Amino acid sequence: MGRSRVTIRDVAARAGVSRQTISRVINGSASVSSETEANVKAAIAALGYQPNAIARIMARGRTHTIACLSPNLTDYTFASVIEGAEAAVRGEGYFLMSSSAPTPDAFRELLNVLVSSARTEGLMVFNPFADERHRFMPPDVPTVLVGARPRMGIASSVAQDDVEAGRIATAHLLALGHRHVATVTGPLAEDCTQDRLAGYYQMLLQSRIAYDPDMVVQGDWSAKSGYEALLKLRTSPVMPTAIFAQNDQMAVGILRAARDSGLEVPVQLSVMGVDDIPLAAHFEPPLTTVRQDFAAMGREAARLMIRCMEDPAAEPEHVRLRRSTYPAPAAV
Amino acid sequence: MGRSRVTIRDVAARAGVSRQTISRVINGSASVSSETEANVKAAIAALGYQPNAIARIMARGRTHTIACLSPNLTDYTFASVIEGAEAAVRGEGYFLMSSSAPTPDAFRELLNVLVSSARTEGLMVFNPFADERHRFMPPDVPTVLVGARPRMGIASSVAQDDVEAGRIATAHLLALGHRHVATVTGPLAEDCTQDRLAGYYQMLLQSRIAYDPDMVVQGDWSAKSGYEALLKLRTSPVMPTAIFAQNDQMAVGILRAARDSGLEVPVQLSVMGVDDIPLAAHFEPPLTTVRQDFAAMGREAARLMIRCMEDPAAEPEHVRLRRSTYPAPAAV
DNA sequence: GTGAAAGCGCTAACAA
DNA sequence: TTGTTAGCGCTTTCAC
Repeated sequence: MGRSRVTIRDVAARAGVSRQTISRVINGSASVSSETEANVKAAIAALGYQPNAIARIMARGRTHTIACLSPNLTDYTFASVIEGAEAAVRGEGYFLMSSSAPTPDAFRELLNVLVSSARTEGLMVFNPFADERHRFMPPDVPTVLVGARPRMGIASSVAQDDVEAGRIATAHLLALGHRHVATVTGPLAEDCTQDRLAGYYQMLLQSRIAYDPDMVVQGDWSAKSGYEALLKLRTSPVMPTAIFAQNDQMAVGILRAARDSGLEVPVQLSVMGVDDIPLAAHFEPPLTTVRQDFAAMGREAARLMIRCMEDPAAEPEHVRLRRSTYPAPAAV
Repeated sequence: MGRSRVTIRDVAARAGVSRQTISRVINGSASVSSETEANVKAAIAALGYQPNAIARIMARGRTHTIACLSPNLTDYTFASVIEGAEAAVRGEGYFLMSSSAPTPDAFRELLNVLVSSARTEGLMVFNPFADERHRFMPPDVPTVLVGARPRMGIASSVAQDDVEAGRIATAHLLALGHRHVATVTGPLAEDCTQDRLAGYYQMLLQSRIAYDPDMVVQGDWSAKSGYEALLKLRTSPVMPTAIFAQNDQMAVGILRAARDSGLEVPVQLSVMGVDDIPLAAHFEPPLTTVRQDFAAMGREAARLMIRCMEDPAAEPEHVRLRRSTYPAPAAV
């Protein structure tokens, strides 16, 4: 394919018209006679001409490419959002370049390579407040924050309704009759954690259950941290009879710790997760969880992104997805 | 950032030299006097100049971008390979555009949009033989097949040593004393399935165990298919005492089906998986599995890709990763 | 409805 | 060591 590709010149020569006319045809401009158009299309087909995307970018000054920076690409929740966003932007003629930026430094480096070099014209940032990376966000590039509350003036944002997720999870446990409901949180710096925690508090308040600081243990989303959280909870003056784990991985760790300590779930302890990760139904006992629609979140991020790229003057928009569903549909 | 960016012209004007000299400095050409170089660098810093990547691509005729087409982006095994490849190509100054192509049609469409438009100069194809997509692969583009045996003359390929994985898994079960060892496979069209199956046969042969067609059940990698496979095995004349599931998801489905049918694992049935997915250790009972190093696979794919992009005359190279390890390192 | 000219921002090839 | 001249392949004025 390399250098010997068919160009617009070749097509023009073959069709006996100017390059402009070819350009008009491939761009669907109205002002081409149907005769010429047919001619040109024949020439295009005969030569197997494909417009060169880079040249078009160059001439138009728009790359139609979006940088998508996530702490990693393997976490199921991130990957699902990326997959949803990728398909959605592609449907609108855009492209997503997704990269893993595990640290703020990596993030900054990527910004340089992808954004400052004008290789991408938009930026999707996952979990901007999980660490210090938000400090490096360029002020003058269309940006969508994913999984964050609207904190930066200029960027749009999309997040699940995590308050609602927290409420649903807590309400479910309270409805089972539990009065001592603990929660294992994500890192407290993250908006997501704060919101799920808010939902938890709201439901406790509504049930007139006094707040007990021993019932809130900070984790880091990992199964290991869930495991350790249960061990810690076991040492508290009042052992909870139910735990709202703020994500499924920690819930799984809690289930395992419960098994290891001879606690029977759900007889002695109820556990509730959030996310509905794959195989959630296959744990023992099956994970009860609040489903989040990550693909929808990706699609929404795509929409916001395209909106602010196509209309830079548009006000930032902030979306909360109100779609947490419980119970998560059963899987075998 | 839009149209008002600083260009090489501005820097040239400010430094009082030609654009060419600026180009030489930013490309690290030797033939620039250290005095001019310092001057230019000062001008670059003063103006905050960043070379425009698209213009460089245009002038050099190389996009340095690789299209990575996978059936999806969420499957842990794919995502891990992508993550490894993405970081590796980036380290070499390349970029990965990863897209999900669930069907051959989607695959073909993506080829058009990404490859024929000269937007990308290399192609990584995951599981090319899982369906008919390999028929659409362009013959004249540097290509690396991921998770496939070398079947296309022109492309390089990288795969795990799946024969070895099959041997390890089967050997483990045989070493436990089992004589009736079944296997639940992936789709038979996939090389990976065939290879793991070959490893299985080899070990049976070595143990002088007669081949029993009832002991081979085809699945589709999903937990559901594992579940159903066990139900099917239960109806066979001889019930196996051990099952080699060709991936962890199916193994999890088997574990669940065993629980549901009152079979005690591992007392009445041993189960072995492959992949070492996250949380493998958290199933009940914990999953015994053969670890695969997917990140390494991604890095290797990156190396092969870059090699054949930088030297189109190079012979295709075919890599088998010999790193299946058992037991998989324990996780909490 | 069509074509000519100019240029996107950079680099390659040649001169000086 | 440096500058000049031509592009890369396309789109975008603006004529005609």
